[in-house]
Amino acid sequence: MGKPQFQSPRGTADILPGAQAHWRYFEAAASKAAARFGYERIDTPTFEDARLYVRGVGAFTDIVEKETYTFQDRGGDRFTLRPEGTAGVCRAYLQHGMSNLPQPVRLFYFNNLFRYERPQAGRFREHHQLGVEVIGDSDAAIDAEVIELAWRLLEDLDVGGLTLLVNSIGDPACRPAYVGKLREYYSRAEDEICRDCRRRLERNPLRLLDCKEKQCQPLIAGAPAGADHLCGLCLEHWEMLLGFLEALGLPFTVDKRLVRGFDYYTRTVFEIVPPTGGRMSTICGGGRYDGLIEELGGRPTPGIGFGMGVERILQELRLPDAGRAGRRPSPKVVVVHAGADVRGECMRLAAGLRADGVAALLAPSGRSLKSQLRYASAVHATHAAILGADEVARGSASLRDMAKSGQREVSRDALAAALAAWASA
RNA sequence: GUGAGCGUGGCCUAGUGGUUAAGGCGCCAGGUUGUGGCCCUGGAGAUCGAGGGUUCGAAUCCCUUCGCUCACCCCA
Repeated sequence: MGKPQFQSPRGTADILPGAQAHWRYFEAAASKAAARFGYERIDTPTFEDARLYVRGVGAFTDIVEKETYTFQDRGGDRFTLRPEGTAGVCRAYLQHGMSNLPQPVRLFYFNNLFRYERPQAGRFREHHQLGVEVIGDSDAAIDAEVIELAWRLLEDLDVGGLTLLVNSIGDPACRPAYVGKLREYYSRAEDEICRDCRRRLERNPLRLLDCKEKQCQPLIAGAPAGADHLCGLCLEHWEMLLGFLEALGLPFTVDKRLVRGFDYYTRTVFEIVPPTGGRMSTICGGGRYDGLIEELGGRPTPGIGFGMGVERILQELRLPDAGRAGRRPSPKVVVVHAGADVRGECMRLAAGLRADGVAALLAPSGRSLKSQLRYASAVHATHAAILGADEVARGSASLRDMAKSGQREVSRDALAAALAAWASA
């Protein structure tokens, strides 16, 4: 055989039945936390007009520039598989006139995201995020709320040892001046920095602070910090946020070199990182994007949100024991046929059980009784319902309790009731 | 895009130049008459990722290629 002819595309993964419980556990916890904060779920399309992601000159990031899956459909239109969730939600906000709803609008979603990157630990070409967005309120209290939501969810999930990093990167009023200072600072030392940083100096100066090269570290340490060069309004916002975070008792750390990959972010940026791995394995990243809605053609509207990487969370999670004792599982019946001629009756029996809300499946046909029972225990059935000519004649079934190895003949009308009694015993 | 490591049946692994590639898990069957989980026996399943080369002879050495993994980069 060798390698199978087809494999899942590079950087993608199947979520197999055995992992589903973990995913659903996260989704349930996230949905509950979001609901507790008054957020409503939204789902947007997997692909969007390519132009949604390649806005405004100078606003190009690496991701939209070269990490995007873009294609032309048969009608000649260009679409992009969403590389992030915010733009689609903002598009929906505008398209459906959500500015006429009570503001702010609080939304959350589970998305699969696509980026053409080289796969690596914790990095995939298709990955999943919990996304949260609040649109229509610029108050720092909302920033605090969004950060709190992320943090409380992580608490609920009992992910230990996390660090919450926050920073402010200013807004169009103060950032240019700050970036100018940063450029000036760096240009004096241009020959001391790495090649990437020389490029960043030109195209994306804020990212200079994010460089991991050893040679750049001394320079970063002495670099002017954005949070120290905020304009009056940004400074006020920033100080209010810090006050709110303290009031909430969130253990935040100000990280003045924290920046964002997307350019529409303003003011608040934050990130939650696990104990090991540092920023490269960020579990949750977000920030304010007061310029985005306007960039998409709407009236100036503030927004803030975060993305939480499901794969990365799951890796950090100590998952609750699936086999915790105590609670009795709901009944699961395997219908076993003794003789090929009763298979039709077996089907009717299974159908009847399902109609009564009981999980029922047929044992593989054409196997010996022994083999069918072996199957029943292999799939963790709680019961086997055995049907042979005798039972059919009497309108009954032999109901076997797999755990107890005992069985008794039960009239077919009484089966569901017997199983219900077993479940509540 | 750059660099490194690895590729043996569904999964894990043995085998580092020499007869029909070995074992464990899993799967299927049987262990007498309509009965599971343990145990026993048997069976199916691999041209050793692919292609080429060296050699009398290669899963084992060399080259190429594909794939996977890790790191850089970037991010969730």
